[in-house]
Amino acid sequence: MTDAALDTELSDALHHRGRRVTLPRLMVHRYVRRAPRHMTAEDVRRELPSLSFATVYSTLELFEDLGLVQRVGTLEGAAVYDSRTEPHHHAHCRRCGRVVDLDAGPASERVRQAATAAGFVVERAEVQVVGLCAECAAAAADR
Amino acid sequence: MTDAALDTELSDALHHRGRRVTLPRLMVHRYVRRAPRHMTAEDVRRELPSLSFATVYSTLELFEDLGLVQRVGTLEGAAVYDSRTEPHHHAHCRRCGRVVDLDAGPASERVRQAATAAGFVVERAEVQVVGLCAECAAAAADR
DNA sequence: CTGGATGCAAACTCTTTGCATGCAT
DNA sequence: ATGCATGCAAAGAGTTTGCATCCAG
Repeated sequence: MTDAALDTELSDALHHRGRRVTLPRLMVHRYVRRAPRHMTAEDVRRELPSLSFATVYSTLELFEDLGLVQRVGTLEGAAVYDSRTEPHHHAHCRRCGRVVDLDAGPASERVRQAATAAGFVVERAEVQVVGLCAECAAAAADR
Repeated sequence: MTDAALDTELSDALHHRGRRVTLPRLMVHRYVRRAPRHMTAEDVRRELPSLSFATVYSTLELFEDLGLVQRVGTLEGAAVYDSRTEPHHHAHCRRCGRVVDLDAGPASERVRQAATAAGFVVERAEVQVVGLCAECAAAAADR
């Protein structure tokens, strides 16, 4: 997809919400939509060093509201943002914080219902696998 | 369960791993096993002010290795520890960080398998619901 | 023009670490 | 006796905030 096409998509989404179209937002959007899917605020900053962290964080938060990225909960280290928007699952390494995508059927509908019953406005329901990645498991076995 | 019985359980687990039995560990253990299930390091410290944060964190990490608590990934704010050890699910409020338990069937076995295929040593697989809690949803609607 | 967006730097929160002391084994 | 565990305080990582400036609408 061309920059222009991406820019148009973002502009439309921003206008629709009454937010302004700015160069930093367009730049972050191009990166987010094309980057390897998992990224931290620091990854964005590294790629776009002209932006301040303040702008990076506020832009990612805005994009989260627009549904362009998900902030993936983190067990360790920096928050991971995911620009893959279809439902999918994640495995988290408890030691190093690595996050890996997993594909499989949708998460239990019953859990969704239970959350709704608890008063939650559910935005997504995914399986979170927690454990040790291959590397960290090997390191742990050494001890 | 009496303090003595809890203490014995912890002592056994520690001896089995060749770790020392200390008063701070016994105190944290009593709290963790009896407290409302979700707690932060600060909750533990508030209850046991004689302990340093260093000790609280290292004890919770030890207990995580012993399988006595799970560190629940957080979308916002401080890490939440959960002393409920049977498999269950969580709803996370993306705004305020609140974590709520959800009961429902087990998470998809296929996801577990996918994680194993990706090299992970799986310790648990739960559904993570992300959204806004009733309060935060109401607050968001105001704007 | 006007208020939302940005950059900068400082502040803040949560967690970890270094080091000297203490205590379980 | 030995070295793991602790407390203290300082450092560290990640994120947020205050404020002056800038620029999109």
